Amino acid sequence: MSPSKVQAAIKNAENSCKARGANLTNKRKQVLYALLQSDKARSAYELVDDCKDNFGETLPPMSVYRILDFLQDEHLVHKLKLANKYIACSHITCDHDHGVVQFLICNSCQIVKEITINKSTRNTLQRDVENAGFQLASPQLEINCLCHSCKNKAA
Amino acid sequence: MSPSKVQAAIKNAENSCKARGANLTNKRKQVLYALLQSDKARSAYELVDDCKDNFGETLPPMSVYRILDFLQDEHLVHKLKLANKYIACSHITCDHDHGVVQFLICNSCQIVKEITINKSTRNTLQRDVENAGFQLASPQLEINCLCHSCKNKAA
DNA sequence: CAGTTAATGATATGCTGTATCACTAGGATC
DNA sequence: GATCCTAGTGATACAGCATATCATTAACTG
Repeated sequence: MSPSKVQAAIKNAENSCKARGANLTNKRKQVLYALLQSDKARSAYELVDDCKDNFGETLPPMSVYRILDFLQDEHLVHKLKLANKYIACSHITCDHDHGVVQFLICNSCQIVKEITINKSTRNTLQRDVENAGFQLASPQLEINCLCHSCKNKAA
Repeated sequence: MSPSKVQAAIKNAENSCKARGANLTNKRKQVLYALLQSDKARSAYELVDDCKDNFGETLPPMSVYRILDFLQDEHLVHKLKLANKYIACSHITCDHDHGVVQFLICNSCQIVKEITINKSTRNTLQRDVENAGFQLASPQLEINCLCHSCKNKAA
């Protein structure tokens, strides 16, 4: 993502936190920055390194986890449970509707791709889940996949 | 599952291993037994305890992981990546087709429910994934949910 | 300035999983 | 029967992700 877009996203995030009575502190901004600036999902410990590299800030891992919790509460960051990694929510850089975004996560190299799926497919699935007495934890599914290049390597 | 069904499933598993030139040893049977006999997904370390409780067998965790790898290779066991737990494959206790089974996993209490979803929903999803250059890692999706009782507790 | 809350630091520890090397048992071959 | 090989298992160490707990610092409020 371009630097100016990152800055704009952080500015937006700051405003939305303020509107909710939350405080996007410097260190929280640094973590968010690292996530926005990365094109891949990052682990908490990778974010520790990122903050060190980008800002000379040596955050203890515990703090990064707390910050990630905060950012998730503020709907700025999403945790990919299949990969144990974190990504900046796509909506914070862009206001228009992209449809129903789902995550494809490669089992082998853990690259993450976001795709949009048919709304009715998504709704049908949701209905099936609700009929079973469950509810979806997140509007986004994490789908366990093999990416194109890993598929070829395996063959 | 009833004890007789568990025994039958183990017998079937033994035969299918033999047919593939693999060896379902005693310890492998014990781990499989623990999984079949459990109504919930089990972690590797829980299986260590199960084997201790059921057979007085103190398996080192390393061995359980190896045994789980073996059982997965033999398609007897499935790993739920969202929960980091393992379950016996449902097909080994029952031959008839249950349709397209998907796993709903509660984020909070990690109970697992298997549901069948509409085949066309499933096919549409698969096509979307493949259009993105990925392929599904497993015919079963793991879907991150909140179960009914945890949903109520949260409220 | 005192008191309170929010934010962060420091330390220890737990759980899941892998890497590595050693040992054992059982079967094949001679 | 001695030797060799392999499959299975044991033992130990460690890596990565995450949480629990208590201490400390910063910021806000009266």
